[in-house]
Amino acid sequence: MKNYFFQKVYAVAKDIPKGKVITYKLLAKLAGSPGAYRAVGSAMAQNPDITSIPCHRVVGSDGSMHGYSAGEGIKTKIEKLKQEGIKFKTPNRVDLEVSLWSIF
DNA sequence: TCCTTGACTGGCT
DNA sequence: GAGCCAGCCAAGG
Repeated sequence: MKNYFFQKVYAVAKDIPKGKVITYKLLAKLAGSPGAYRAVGSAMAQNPDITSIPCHRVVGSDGSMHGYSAGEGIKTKIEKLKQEGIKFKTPNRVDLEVSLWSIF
C-alpha cells in the first residue's frame, strides 16, 4: 500500500470509542510513527470517509481544536464532541483528564 | 529525486 | 496565557 501510514491512522481513528478523544501525537504513535503527528494532520485533512472515520475525536496535545473539514469546521467538531458527552475545560478545549482514550 | 505543504508540537519570549 | 519560531514526518506534485 502506497499510503500505508494513512491507512493505519484511519484504522486507529475508527477504533476510538464514542465519548472518548485522542491526541494527534498519540494517534501518530499508535500508527507506528511517534513523530509523525504532522502527517496525522494531513491524513485527517484528506479524510476519505468522513462518515466512518470519527476525525472529530482527534484533538491537539492540550485538548485544543485545530481544524475540521466537514460541516462548519471547528464549530461542528465541538458540537459533535459535546453530543457524545465529551467534557470541555474551556469553550474550545476538551478535558483530556477524563476524555482521553487510552488503550493501555 | 527534490521541494512544498499541512487539521502539529514543544520551547522560548 | 498568548504568540512566534524551528523541528519533525509523510504524502503529493
